[in-house]
Amino acid sequence: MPLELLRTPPPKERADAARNRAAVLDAAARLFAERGVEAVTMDQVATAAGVGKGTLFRRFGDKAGLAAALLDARERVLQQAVLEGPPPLGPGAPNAERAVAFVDAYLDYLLEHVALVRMSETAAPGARYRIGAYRFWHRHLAILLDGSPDPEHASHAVLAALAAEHVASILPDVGEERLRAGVRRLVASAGTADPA
Amino acid sequence: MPLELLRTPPPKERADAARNRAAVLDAAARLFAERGVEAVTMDQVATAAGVGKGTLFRRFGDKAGLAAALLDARERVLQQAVLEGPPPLGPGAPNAERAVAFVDAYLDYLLEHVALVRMSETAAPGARYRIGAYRFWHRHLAILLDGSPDPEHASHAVLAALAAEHVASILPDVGEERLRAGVRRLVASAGTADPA
DNA sequence: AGCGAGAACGGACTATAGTCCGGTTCATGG
DNA sequence: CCATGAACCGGACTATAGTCCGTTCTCGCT
Repeated sequence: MPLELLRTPPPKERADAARNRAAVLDAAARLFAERGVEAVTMDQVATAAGVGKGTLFRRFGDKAGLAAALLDARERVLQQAVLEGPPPLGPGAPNAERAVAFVDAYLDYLLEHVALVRMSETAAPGARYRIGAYRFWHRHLAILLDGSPDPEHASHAVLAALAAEHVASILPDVGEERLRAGVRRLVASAGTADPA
Repeated sequence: MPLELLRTPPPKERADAARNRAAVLDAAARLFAERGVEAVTMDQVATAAGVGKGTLFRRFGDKAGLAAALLDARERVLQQAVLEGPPPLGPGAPNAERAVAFVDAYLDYLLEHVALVRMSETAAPGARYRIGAYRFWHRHLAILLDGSPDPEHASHAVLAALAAEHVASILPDVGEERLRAGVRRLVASAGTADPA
C-alpha cells in the first residue's frame, strides 16, 4: 500500500452531525486547555458541548479518539510537509538527513501537545499502534532507515523513543536539549549498518 | 545512591496480613493464568482470595501493583544475576558485552510474562517509570553504556524499546528473532560514540 | 493471662468510562 | 410540499477501579 493511502479520508456527514462535532471539539479544546486533559471527564465535555454522552462516544469512540481528533489538523500539516514539503523534511534530501529532520519536526509537534498526544496513545491498551498515524510514521521512517539491516525494527525502535508516555516521563530527568540530541543520535545510528 | 539500595527492602508484617497476602497472590496467579490478565476484575480476585476489596487495594495499591507483586520473585532473580552472577550478565565482562547480555536476559523475562508486565507498566499513567525496577535497570544500563555521549538518555532509549506495550505491539509484526536481533543492534550502537 | 495501641480488615460507597435503544431529525425522491 | 427510511440524538444503564471508615484482630508489655 502506498504511503499516501494511509492518511484518513474525509467522510460525508449530515448537517446536525457536523454541528455537534464542531461543538464537541470546541468544548473539549477549551476544557482541556483550562483544566488539563486528565482532569476533564467525558460527561463534562458532553455537557459543555450541549450533547448527550451517546453522541460523544458514538462519534469519537473513546477519550483517546477525542484527543486524536483534536490533534488531527496539526498532524496532517506534518504529514503534508513530509510528503511534499521542502527538503530536508520533504523529498529531495538524502535519507539520513530526512530521518533526522523528521524526528526534529515530530518532537516539535509532540512537545507542543504532550498531554494530548499521551492521552491519544494510552487511553486504550495498544491504541498507539493501531491508529493510522503510527503506521504512517513507521512506514516513512522504515523507508528512510535503509542503511539498517532491519529498517522495520529500527523504525519501531526510534518511534518507541518518541512515545508520548516515554517522553513525558523522562523529560524531567534529561530536559529538552538532551532529549533532542539523544533522539537525533539514535536515528543517525539506527540508519547505519553498525560495526560488528 | 548505590545500585544495591534501589532494590526493595523486605518490611516486617503482621500474621494476618501475611496470610492474606499469600491468599491474594495465589488467587490472582490462578485467575490470571486461567482467564488472562485483562479479563480478571479486582472483585473477582478479592472474592477468590476470600478477602475484602479494601484489603486488596490497601496492600497492592492498584492492579499494576498486584501484577508487579506477582512478578517480584522472578525479577529479583534477574537483578541478583546482574549484580553478582557470572559474566557476561554479571560483573567481569566488558561493558558492551554485559549490556548485550542484559537485554537478552531481560527479553527472556519479558517474553515469558508479557501480559503481566504490560499490566504492571500501563495500569496507571507513568507507572512504569516510577517503580523501583525501572530505576534499577536504567541505572545499570547507563553505567554500561559509557561509550555514549549521553549514557542516561541512551539507557532510556533502549528501555523504551523494551517496554511491554511496545514489545507486545510489534511482536506480531517482526517476530521474536528479529526483535531480539534488533534490540541487540540497538544496544550495541547506543554504547558507542557514533560517527558524525 | 490480660490489656491497650495501632495495624489490618471488609464491604458499602463514589466516580468515571463506555453501552443501549426508543425517539427525533435530516435529506432525498415523488 | 410531503412521505419515508436512514442516520443521528440523548440520557438512563452497566461495569469496574478505587476510596472510606467503623469494626476486628495482633502482638508486645505488664
